[in-house]
Amino acid sequence: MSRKTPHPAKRERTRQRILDVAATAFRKHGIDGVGVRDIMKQSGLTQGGFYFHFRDKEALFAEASRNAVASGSEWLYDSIKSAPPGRELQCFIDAYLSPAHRDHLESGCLLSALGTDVARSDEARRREFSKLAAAILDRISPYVPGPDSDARRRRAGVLASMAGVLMVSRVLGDTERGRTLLTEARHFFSESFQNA
Amino acid sequence: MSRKTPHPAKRERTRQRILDVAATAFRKHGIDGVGVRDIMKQSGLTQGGFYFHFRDKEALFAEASRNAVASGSEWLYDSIKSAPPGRELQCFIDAYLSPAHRDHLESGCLLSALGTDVARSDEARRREFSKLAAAILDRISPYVPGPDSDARRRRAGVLASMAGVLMVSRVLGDTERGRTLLTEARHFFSESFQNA
Amino acid sequence: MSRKTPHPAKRERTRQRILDVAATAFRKHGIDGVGVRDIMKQSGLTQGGFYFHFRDKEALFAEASRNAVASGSEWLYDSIKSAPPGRELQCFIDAYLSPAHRDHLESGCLLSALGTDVARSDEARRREFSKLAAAILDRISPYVPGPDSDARRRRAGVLASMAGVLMVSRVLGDTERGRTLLTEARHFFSESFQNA
Amino acid sequence: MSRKTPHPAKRERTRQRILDVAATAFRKHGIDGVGVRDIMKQSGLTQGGFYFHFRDKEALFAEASRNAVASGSEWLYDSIKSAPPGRELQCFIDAYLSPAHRDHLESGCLLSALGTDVARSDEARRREFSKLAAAILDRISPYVPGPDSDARRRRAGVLASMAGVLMVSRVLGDTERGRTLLTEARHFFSESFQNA
DNA sequence: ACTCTCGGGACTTCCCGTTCAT
DNA sequence: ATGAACGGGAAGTCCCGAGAGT
Repeated sequence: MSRKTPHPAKRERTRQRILDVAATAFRKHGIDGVGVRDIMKQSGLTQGGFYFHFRDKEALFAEASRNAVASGSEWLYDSIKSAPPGRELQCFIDAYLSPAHRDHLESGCLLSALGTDVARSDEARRREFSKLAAAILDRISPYVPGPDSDARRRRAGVLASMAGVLMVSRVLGDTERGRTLLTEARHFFSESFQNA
Repeated sequence: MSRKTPHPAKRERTRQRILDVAATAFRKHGIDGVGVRDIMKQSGLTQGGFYFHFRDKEALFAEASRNAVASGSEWLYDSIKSAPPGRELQCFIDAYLSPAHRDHLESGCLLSALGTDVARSDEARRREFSKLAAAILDRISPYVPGPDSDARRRRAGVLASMAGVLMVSRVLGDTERGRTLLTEARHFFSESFQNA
Repeated sequence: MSRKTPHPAKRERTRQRILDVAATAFRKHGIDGVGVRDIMKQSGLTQGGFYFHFRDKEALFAEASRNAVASGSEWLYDSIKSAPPGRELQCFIDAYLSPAHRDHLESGCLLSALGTDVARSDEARRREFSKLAAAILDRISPYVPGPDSDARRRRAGVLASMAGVLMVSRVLGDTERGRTLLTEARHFFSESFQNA
Repeated sequence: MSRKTPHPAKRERTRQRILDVAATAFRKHGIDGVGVRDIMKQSGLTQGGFYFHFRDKEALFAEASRNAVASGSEWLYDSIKSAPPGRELQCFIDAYLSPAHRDHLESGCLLSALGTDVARSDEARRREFSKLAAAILDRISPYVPGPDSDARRRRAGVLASMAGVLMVSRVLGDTERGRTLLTEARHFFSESFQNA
């Protein structure tokens, strides 16, 4: 019985490795842009073992996305923790709309990396992903100023907007217009909240 | 030299048909989500004749996108023309962030339909697409209020933001949260410009 | 049931299915008259999986032909088995030159269905096909009367002749002249062997 | 050089040239094995002018076949003319089943070159071709011995048989078995008529 | 009579997701 | 956990028949 699975912990570690690789790869190349083979190879395994860990590619995507929101992209949320009290949101905005985030979509916000892909997916995937969007919001929600009722309404729009800006800035790349877009947007969103 | 175009009309008509079908299909299923075969079949042709009209799939995408910006999505820009003077931008915003636009990505804004796909594409495709983004901006640019220098800086951010909101609203679908996102965003952006 | 080797059996079954469909299709429409696509579709598969089973179309033709000679066209050779002793050859002749064989080239003798196609093919294909012709001869050889040395010489000529008659009778179709050709030929060949 | 005089004779000559090339090419490569382009190029013309002379490829095939029977393959029928009286049929048989005929299907009997191709064609083509078979028979008919009623019945079978033998001998090529087939068949058919 | 246009269709290569036997 | 098996499907190249314009 226990011969077959000598170390459940090891399996868990392997699983986690796959998840991390997948989260990165999906963001970098899109859901259909990576194959199970690539992900497994990058995880130091071969494709045959994949189905031992996950039911299918869709399940991997769901888990990897969940994982990326829960424990990944820490650098992004660290900007909140290391911010001076009262300026958490501004710091988050600055981090979100930073050139670093633009240039590293593979470790960044899922919305800005996979938004349109998910948008045209079937309902099941969209519903899964919706939960993640909510989870992301929960992380920044406490810092949105103003009455709670207002905050709740606005926070979603801000995140979506910033995801859009980031997405476009990636299209434009590190050009004059791309840089301008980013800096202007930083000011725009910061001001929006200063007023509120 | 005089150009010999024996059948300009027929070829052009066929080409246009393919282009229209492609623009729709790309937005609906993503660039890698449609095959040349499907597009041709929907155009009433077979895949064999494709390479007579376009060098390859990439060329088709480039042209179809160009075409979609230049002459497609008219319903979106009509919102500007039919708006009362001085309220063009508000009307555009309302149209852009309408449930109709959310539900019909196949005839809507390219940015909101293919943004993240293009964002991770190679530089060539991104540069092509950048030009289109600029072209889209040119269409709404005249209506952004405030000093020209400001307008120029802001218009890009607004469009990108709205694309992000629309993208997310498509993920959320026609749910309570999805609808709220859209209505809140409409107010948010309208107010932004009223103030300016 | 092949419980022991479920997997190899599956491949073999698929392969056999393709082979059967191909043998039929090649005879019916000619080697260049059928596409890999059609054959696969008729086999309940798609064209993509073809190259897993066969190197290319030429290989399929070679195998399908071999298969058709070895195990196909049983109805033709059954005429020998069910014949009264001593009259095997006559029965075979009657079956070969029957209206049924004329009307069903897709399950009949390869020589009469693809002879001229192969005749103008490159040497490789002709040599392959020659072996099949020899295999066909081996099946009727024991029943050709007279001294062995004579039999060996004649059997080939008879088969070739009958293939020619059948081929022409297919051109003529079920017309008066076509029917006469067949009946006359039956008598002609039967008598030839009665004398010998 | 000839001025652009619409000389009907020239057109006729061109037409004849195409016809001859086509008859050769069809026999050599099969009906679907040659393209209009090849035929025209070999005729010293380009593909565009083809439809000035013939309605379509099918019409060309019909005419070229007709032409080949009427005026082509003269070397075959010359064997009759140059034969000693009373031995016309034997000489024809020897010519028909000669290695030369085996090696030059492009100028030989249509039946032996295109038989199976036509056999699977649609009824229209088969009916056209049937007339040609009759025309061929008319050329050797006078020399078939015995009462007319018998002759009429037998001549068709002999020609068809010989076509089959020749076809198979082309598959076998210039090998031992191929040569034997031919010589044996020559004797077989000669004897058949000696008896009659 | 020629060149070019136009669309059809075949073959092959490549890659993907999944399953199976070991 | 591996690696092969298996089938699906896309992209692209090549060639064909037919027709239009000059």
